[in-house]
Amino acid sequence: MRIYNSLTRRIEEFIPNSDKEVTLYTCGPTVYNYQHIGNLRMYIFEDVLEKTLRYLGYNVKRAMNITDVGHNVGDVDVGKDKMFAAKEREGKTALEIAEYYTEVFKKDCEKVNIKWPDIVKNATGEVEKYIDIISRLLEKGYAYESNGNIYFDISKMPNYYELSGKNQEDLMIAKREDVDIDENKRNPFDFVLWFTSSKFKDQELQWDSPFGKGYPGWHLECSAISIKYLGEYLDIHTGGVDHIFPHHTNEIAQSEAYLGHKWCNYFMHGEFLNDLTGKMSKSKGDFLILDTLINKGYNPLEYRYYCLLSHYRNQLPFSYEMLDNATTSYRKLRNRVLSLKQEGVFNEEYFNIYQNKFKVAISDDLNTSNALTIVHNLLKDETVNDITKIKIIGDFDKVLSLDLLKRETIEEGFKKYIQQKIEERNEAKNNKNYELADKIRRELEEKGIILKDTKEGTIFELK
RNA sequence: GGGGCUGUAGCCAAGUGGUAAGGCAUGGGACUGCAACUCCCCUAGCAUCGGUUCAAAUCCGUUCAGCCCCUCCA
Repeated sequence: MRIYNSLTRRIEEFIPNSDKEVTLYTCGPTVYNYQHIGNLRMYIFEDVLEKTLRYLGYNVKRAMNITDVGHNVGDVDVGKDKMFAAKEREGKTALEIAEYYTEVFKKDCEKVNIKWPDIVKNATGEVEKYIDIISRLLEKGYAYESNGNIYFDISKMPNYYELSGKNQEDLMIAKREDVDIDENKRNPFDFVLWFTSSKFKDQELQWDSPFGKGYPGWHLECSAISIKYLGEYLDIHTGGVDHIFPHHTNEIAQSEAYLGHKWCNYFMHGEFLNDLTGKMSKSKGDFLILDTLINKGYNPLEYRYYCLLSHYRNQLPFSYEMLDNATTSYRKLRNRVLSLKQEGVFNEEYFNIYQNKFKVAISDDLNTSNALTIVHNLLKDETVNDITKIKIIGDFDKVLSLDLLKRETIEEGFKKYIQQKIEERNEAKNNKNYELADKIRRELEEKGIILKDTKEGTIFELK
């Protein structure tokens, strides 16, 4: 398995810490709103990663956080807690809102065949661990108190900028005008581990701690959950490219300062789904969710296919024109697969040849585009019989999860009805009563049944 | 202003030194009562300029364009 490692900015051979188990950590959703389809693209990439590792024979233990706490509203710091804004919007408590959107997220995952990680933890449930980490960082001198808050002292971490590819001087020149300056810090890039005094006065969730009543700096959640549930040595950490700095940079600093050794060997970052104005973002207020696509008549797996068509490290534009392309392509592919007959003798040699091709593609930094090409090529390959093709595609679908072999079942009574209608139509056709024949075809189509006139007679399919 | 990433046919997209995969759309053809489905055939020289090389979409540099990040969103 070769993967692009953001730490070294190179494609590297993946070598796990232990040959027994690969530990994988995913930055989870902030559940103050729906996940948009761009968020979902990230989770699809991570799902493919987990399934690929399993496909290649690794045992995978994967954890993810659910950020069920307040943050600032939007990419622009407008000084209002995100949960609080959502609460105002819907008249619920922060935790009720979080619970609601967590459920929605879970269902979205099911719809696009994303396997729910083994370990999923709420950020608010792990405060004890955050306090433990902060206490040790204070003891070791990596953290300091200033005006009521506890800060991480980045000057103690010589490799602080490793992941970001930045350096302090560059950041110093930074000129963003929409950011407040925190005068309490020793170094402008120190970050907060615990707040007792915050510019957000109406923070709903607060906890008692040795440092005073307050709440954690939420970079801690990923470090804490990962270390607590996956151990001190993490193999792969994933997230979006926007996490690189400062979120993952800070995670590394606090985790390694806490542990006293190297923490995670591989960081993988997924690129964005862009709309016409750029990154699709919740804070813009106007974003697409999966249910919108479903309501427009798209199958969620058509969106998964759309994502697999491109590489996770490339920005992917979204438009309905492109989605229609992907949809047609997916439907054709599925049709072709479903028309394969359970005939012939399974040929293990071809199975191995194709499985190997697939492994080469998918283990090359998750080249899903090439993996799909192999499926297309397989279908065109006349030397491979149907039964073998079915077996091979079933094998590939462990990673692709496109339900390529799944047949929609039709109720027996309905089947009889359709069969009867087909006979009526055939009779009409024989009598050259095409008007009636077309009418029957149209009526069935309205019920979701597509008729196909083949050489062997008329067959039907679900739309 | 700084750092990072990207730019391949009408639309996506693979390919990272040896002469442009694949999909969708379009056009042509087979099939059909007409369609749909299915099948067959056809379509690019890789943003720009310059350099390295026997050889570049692939390496180096320039310009242009787009996107991401830059001290309490994770």
